[in-house]
Amino acid sequence: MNVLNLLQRKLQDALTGLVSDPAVYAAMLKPAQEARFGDYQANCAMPLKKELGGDARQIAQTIAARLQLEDMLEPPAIAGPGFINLTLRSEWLAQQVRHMAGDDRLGVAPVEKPRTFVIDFSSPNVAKPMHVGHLRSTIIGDALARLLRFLGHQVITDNHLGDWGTQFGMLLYGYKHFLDAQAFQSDPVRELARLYVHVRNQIKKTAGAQGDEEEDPNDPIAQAARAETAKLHAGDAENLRLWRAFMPYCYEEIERIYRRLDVHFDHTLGESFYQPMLADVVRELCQRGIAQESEGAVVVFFGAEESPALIQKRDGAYTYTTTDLATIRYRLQQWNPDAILYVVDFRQGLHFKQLFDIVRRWGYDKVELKHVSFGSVLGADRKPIKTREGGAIELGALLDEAVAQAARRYQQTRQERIERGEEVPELTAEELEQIYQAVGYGAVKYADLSQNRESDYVFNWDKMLSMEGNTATYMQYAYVRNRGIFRKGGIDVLALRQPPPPVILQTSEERTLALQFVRFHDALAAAAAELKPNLITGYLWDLAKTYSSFFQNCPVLKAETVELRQSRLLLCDLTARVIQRGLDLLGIRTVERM
RNA sequence: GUCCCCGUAGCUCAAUUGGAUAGAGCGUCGGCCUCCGGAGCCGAAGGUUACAGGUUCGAAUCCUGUCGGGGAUACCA
Repeated sequence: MNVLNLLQRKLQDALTGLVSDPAVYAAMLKPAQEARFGDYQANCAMPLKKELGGDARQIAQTIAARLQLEDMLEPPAIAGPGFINLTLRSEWLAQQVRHMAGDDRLGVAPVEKPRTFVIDFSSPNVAKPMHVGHLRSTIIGDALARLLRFLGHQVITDNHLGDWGTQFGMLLYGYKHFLDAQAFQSDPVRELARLYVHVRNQIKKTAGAQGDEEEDPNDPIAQAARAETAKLHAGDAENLRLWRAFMPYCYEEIERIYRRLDVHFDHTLGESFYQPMLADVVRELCQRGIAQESEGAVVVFFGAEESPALIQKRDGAYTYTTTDLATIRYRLQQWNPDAILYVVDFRQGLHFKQLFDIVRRWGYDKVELKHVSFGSVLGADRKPIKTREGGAIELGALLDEAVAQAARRYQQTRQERIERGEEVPELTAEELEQIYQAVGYGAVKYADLSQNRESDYVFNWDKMLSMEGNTATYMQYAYVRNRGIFRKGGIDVLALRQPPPPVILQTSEERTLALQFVRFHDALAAAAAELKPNLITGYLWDLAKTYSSFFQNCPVLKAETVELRQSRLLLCDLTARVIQRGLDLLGIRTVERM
């Protein structure tokens, strides 16, 4: 039940025959900002003054009178300059809650017209260990995949690994000149990471004097590294052999992280996979007159002002633009998606703008291409954390710390409960590990997902591991306490759900909770439309707070009547299920105890 | 130089895309454990939404300018 949609359709019906473009004005119906303004508000009367003339409040009256209230709505109220405030009838709300309780999907029907999405996310350079900078793409992309799938879309996830670019040239150069054989023997991944950083630093030292520090392209090491890349791309036997030797280690390292994060890909087709197709892409773009030779390279121009995009460098090596073009063609041929989403750092905005432009000129104009951009992770100094500066925190270490922190917190709480005289069950080592991981990884994911992806954010170790306030832990804890009620009361939840008991909405807490339930679908729809997981966390936070308030004021097991107790148990159960489902869509697990 | 993004409470962030008195968390201060788990609840203080104009019924949001920060910009990805 998508309540917002339903109301907008009602409003549109009321506007039809009254105004020229009912759909536009119907869309101006929103959830009310404050409870005293009702549940939803229609804001279309004021702007309609232009078309209809006269007083906005009068227009609001006219529209309100045309609304089919049926059994859904109380009589509308006109307020302020001409807001139409709508309140759902509590009986209707109660019915909806019962319906949700009897539905595995919690009232969220699959979309009528499923689309096929390819989601390109995470995509780390595998030549170096993953760090906090990779977290956003990985976690946001995974959450979007889960969300779109749940809504009924077909989703294909593809990890477009950076396994063929310049960084491998640096690695090859580093391997040949600076290798610590013993270190490579004992920890190949770490040694490869060291070589990468080392080579980059070598280049930086000789960097030019023109203002900002940049890697000097004429630096001999930079040239040598580029030459290694070019040799690799040209099929040089030695470089290919080394590349093949490196890959399993690189792969193993990132897989370890993905397993911990519970992130899985349908496909992992890295840049190297497309390497055989690149020459053909360049040839085709040249033939069609889209690309041309310039200064020894092959480029695509966009206009007099804008810099061109290189698709083949002077030394013959291809660029990531070329690879991305081949990738798009492959994906279209293979999967015929309606949309391809790129969950990538905002700094690549120009790249994607140019890339999409080329794709259109190439003739692929049906597929929707979208750069789902996100802001930088900043250091405490508000400057982007950059790997080269060595300031980045490795993802593995971050996750270790998160789990350790969760364990500390669990033990501390457990001790407090014992001192309080509560009965605390003995959990097995395995159960404890499950709790530590759910809480620890949940904290890290939630800290990232709860922020609007478009804004930068300051990386803060404590905040990311925090388990108070608007965090995954708060949500998991609300769930645990909720389940505690059922344990304590010896309630069979499955029996409670079918058929669901009548729902009684007497107190304001109960009604607010019910209203929050029926907004679940709205929240998911909004999150999917904007591709913003923080709209889900925001919803869950409101739900959990509403539930806490309900929990505080409305006794459940000790409710005055059997009917009220059954009704409140159902509200509890539904809260738990919505929280669990909501967290699941974010890739965060719930536990029964913590 | 050109283009893009950003500037909101002490700190970190929201604000349903132009709606009503700009909201949360953390931190600070004050309450709540004979009551379904205190990782909690209730309350208080804290704001000229960087600044100056403009657009209209209405602006944190749109337009112009200024200041400040970040990013991109032909051979990194």
